Amino acid sequence: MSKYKLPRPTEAELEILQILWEHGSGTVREIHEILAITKKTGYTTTLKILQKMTDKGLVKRNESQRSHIYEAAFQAEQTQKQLLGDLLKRAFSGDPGKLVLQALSEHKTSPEELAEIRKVLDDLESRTKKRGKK
Amino acid sequence: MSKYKLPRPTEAELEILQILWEHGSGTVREIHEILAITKKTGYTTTLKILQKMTDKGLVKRNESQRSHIYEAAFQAEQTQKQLLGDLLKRAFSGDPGKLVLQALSEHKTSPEELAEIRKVLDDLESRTKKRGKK
DNA sequence: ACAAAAGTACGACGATTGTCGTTGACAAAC
DNA sequence: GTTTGTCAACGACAATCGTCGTACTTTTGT
Repeated sequence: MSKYKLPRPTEAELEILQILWEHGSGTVREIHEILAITKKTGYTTTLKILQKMTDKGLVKRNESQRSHIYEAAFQAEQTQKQLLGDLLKRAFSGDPGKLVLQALSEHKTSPEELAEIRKVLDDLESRTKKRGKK
Repeated sequence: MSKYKLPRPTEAELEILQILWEHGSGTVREIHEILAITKKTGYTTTLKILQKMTDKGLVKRNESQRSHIYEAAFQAEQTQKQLLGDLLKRAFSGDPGKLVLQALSEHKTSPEELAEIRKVLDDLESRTKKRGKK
């Protein structure tokens, strides 16, 4: 019963999704006003994109009020995973190590996250090696 | 800096770039035949995209022969860095740790690369512990 | 009660993308 | 030396995207 293919959000759609992931849900007006902070765009443009996203199944719309309330249909992690896999395949020849190395060396990461990454790394290495470290 | 904007390759353009990165350079015919293995497409389509890429500055064209020879204008790493930064900003709220964690947990990475990642991690962590950034 | 504001729906538009077909120049084969 | 094949160039096409204006309906304010 799992859904078919989750659709690929476009640039503008992704901007809206990020707002929804952060704020939970909102009306077109609310979403638009957040969007308008960083991007000069008309209200109807935001509306139209939201409508398109509804058709595509990217967002869910509650029409019980006159001002419809939108929320993301997929969790951030799900979409991120999809897009990451996409980029991996399309630009990194499917080599995740290269991607990770570039991400780490090119973008500042907080110590907390570095520690967490190390934890995952420990887990992965102990699993594949089953021996002490070198 | 002489950093003009490097143009964003589209989907089809990126496929061609990957071929060029792997094979170094080639004529439209050669590129097309590799491309046609995984994607049914016409010769003139490949040609047209290559021409567009030349205009955009994504590839360089040697016209000394009748069959022009194309090569990538930018190294793979440069383009990857650009696209990775893009995805980071557009889908991960600019949080590289999240991206790395997802990449590691969702995609199998070779032990050699895991070791290399650990090296980078060691370097990053020791740096933040001893002296702050400059 | 009526006008203003807010909201959705719809259509149009220019730009971009990927797709081909056709044309004309040139080279190769016969 | 014709004919056949190869190649770059160009134009046309449908689809998609982001943009917005307009129309119509429902609230809200006075």
